[in-house]
Amino acid sequence: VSPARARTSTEAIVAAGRALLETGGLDAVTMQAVAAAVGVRAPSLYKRLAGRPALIRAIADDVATELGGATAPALELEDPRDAIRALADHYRAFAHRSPGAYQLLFSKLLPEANPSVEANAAAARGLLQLTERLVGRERSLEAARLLTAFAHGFVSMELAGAFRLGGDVDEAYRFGIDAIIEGLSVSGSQR
Amino acid sequence: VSPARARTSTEAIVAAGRALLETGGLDAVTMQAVAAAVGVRAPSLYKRLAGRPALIRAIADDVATELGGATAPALELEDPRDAIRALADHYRAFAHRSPGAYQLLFSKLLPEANPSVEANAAAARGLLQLTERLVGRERSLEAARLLTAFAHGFVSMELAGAFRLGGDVDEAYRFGIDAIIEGLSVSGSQR
DNA sequence: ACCTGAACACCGTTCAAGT
DNA sequence: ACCTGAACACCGTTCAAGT
Repeated sequence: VSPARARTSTEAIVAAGRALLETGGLDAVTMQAVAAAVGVRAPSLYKRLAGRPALIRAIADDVATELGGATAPALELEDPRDAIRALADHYRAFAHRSPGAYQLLFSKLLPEANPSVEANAAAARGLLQLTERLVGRERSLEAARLLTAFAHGFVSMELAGAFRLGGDVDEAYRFGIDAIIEGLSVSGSQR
Repeated sequence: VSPARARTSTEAIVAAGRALLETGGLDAVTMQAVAAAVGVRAPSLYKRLAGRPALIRAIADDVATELGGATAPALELEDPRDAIRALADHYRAFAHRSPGAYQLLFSKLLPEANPSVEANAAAARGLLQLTERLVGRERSLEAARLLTAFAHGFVSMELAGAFRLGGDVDEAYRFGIDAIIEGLSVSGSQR
């Protein structure tokens, strides 16, 4: 007999899921829609993924890896202030490029330890080295949390359409990053 | 004949929805579960709400109003720095008290103009008055966006379990707010 | 005037049957 | 070894029929 040959792949499934996520939101990434997008029937997806939660998780991991890659180059800059500014810009640019993917990253996923913790830890390590040069080791973790909280909060509110009072949003972001760097420099020089 | 008398109310429905949201997340607030919680069958809910999206929206408005009430008192403090610190603390405390409700506020809801824009605008106005006293009118909007982005970002990452590197999270929040106030004061004195 | 069961179109998931 | 249709339990929503 001739056993059925694979007609799709995990990569194709994840890519199709991400495409649906961007066009129609998380609700649109149904097993049936993803299956149709890769030219197969829904039950066949279960050969490669445990179910819809596993698919969402796989998409999130894919996104996390890409975000890490998009921000990593900024860590190489000499001046920590420049590096932080570049990091913030690339971070926000990624969110604009893939808003659905970005929002997925911070949706309350299963609280299990996800593989993307690895990528996150790597990115966090890079940022921590930057903040350490800015405020010293003792305050570097708090400083990194301040920066990430601002960047994530700003981008997330922006994507949710929360900035409805006019004004230049690009400038507000830049202003925020600069004010934080300023505030951190003062904290750093205080000790 | 005896026409059927109302066996529930919109308020009860919204309250039941919020309770389900906190216990089981947004997925748990199904029309059937909410109906069961108020002692009725799912189709009866359509007498008071247009459908599930309208129910979610009603819950979100309820949450927004409550959040506004919880933070408003802080705006009365004399010193703008104290007021900002108190505002930030009450904001975060609300998110800890009602994590499901808080996360709903920033879920991508329908982008329609929602009634909570009113409440938001009121809260924004109060914060803008504070930041104006700190950095002047020209930069007050940017400063307000910096503060809200940080507070939301911090709380949202916290609720998502994103702070996995140890350290004192309460202290990191306080550190962030203080550093921002510091940075804003420098910006303010520069002009 | 409100409530209900029945029905419809969808969903995720399982599984026996095909190749 | 992978794919499929059929089936199951669940959704949200509609609507005619009850009181």
